[in-house]
Formats: sequence, structure tokens, C-alpha cells
Amino acid sequence: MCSSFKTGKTRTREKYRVVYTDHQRLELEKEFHYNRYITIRRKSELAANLRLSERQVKIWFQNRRAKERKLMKKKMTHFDGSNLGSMQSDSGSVSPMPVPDQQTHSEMPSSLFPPPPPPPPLPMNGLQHNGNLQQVVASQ
DNA sequence: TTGTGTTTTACGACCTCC
DNA sequence: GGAGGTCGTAAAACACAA
Repeated sequence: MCSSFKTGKTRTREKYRVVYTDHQRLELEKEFHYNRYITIRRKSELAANLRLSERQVKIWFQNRRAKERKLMKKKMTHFDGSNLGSMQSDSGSVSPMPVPDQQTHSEMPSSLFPPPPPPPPLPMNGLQHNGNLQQVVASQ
């Protein structure tokens, strides 16, 4: 294969995609469990902590939400008709998502609020999440 | 070992909000 | 207009049966 990809500029053969370390994934997952939509402040903090770019953190969250939606949909079709109502989020950590159809932003945070904030199920090692989202936005 | 299906990064196109 | 959202997709990395 040739070494030029679709765009031919950002992706190189050696780094088509990197594999994140377990630690990076763990921290990202923790943040995701706390908040499915990361704030600007947390994004830069995480990026700095994990030595990732903010863009990578953002993309990771996008992909993570997509994964969740996919799982949700799978579950929907699985339970379809036979077991409606007994749906549960599998890992038992993320609040069941209503799968926003095409309502792109109606349930989106516009950076002002977290989604229905599930109590932090994980011991955040020292991370102060709190809901200072307004501050975060305001600090822009 | 290998063929194949799934998962994980990364991006582009398009949309909405401020 | 820019930032960030979803959706769809590409391709590497991974898991696993045969």
C-alpha cells in the first residue's frame, strides 16, 4: 500500500492511530463515568495529566459516547418487545441514555450543565470534579 | 497460524449554539 | 465564524475460533 492516506497530511503510516495506555484509558473512563460531556477545564486538565492533546481527549469522549449509543441500541433491539422496561446500563455506572435521535443539541450541554449527574461511582483519586461547569464556561 | 469479527483512534461532513 | 456535537467511515490493534 502506498503511504498516503485519505488526507495525506495528518496521518502518517507510523501513526495512523496510537493505542492509549491502560492508565490513560482508565482516567478517561473515570471522567466519562462522572460526566459524559467533559468541560473545557477538565479537558485541558486531563490532556495535561495524560499527556494527550485536548483534541485527543475530545475525540475520545466523542467516540466513547458513540460506543455507548451503539451498545444502547444493541440492547434495545435485544430486549425489543420481550423485555421492555427491564433495561439497565450494563456496567451499572452510566445512567441509561435516552438515545437522542436526531436531536443533536437539545440534550446537549452547551457547556452549561452536565447530563443527569450520576453520583460519582468511582473514587476519583484526588480529582475535584464538582459541578463548577458554570465556572468553567465563565472562565473562558 | 490465519481468517474473521470487533474494538479503538482519528477524521471529514454536516448541524446547532453562542 | 468558531467550537463542539453526532454520524459515518477508515484503518490499526486486538480477540478468538477453527
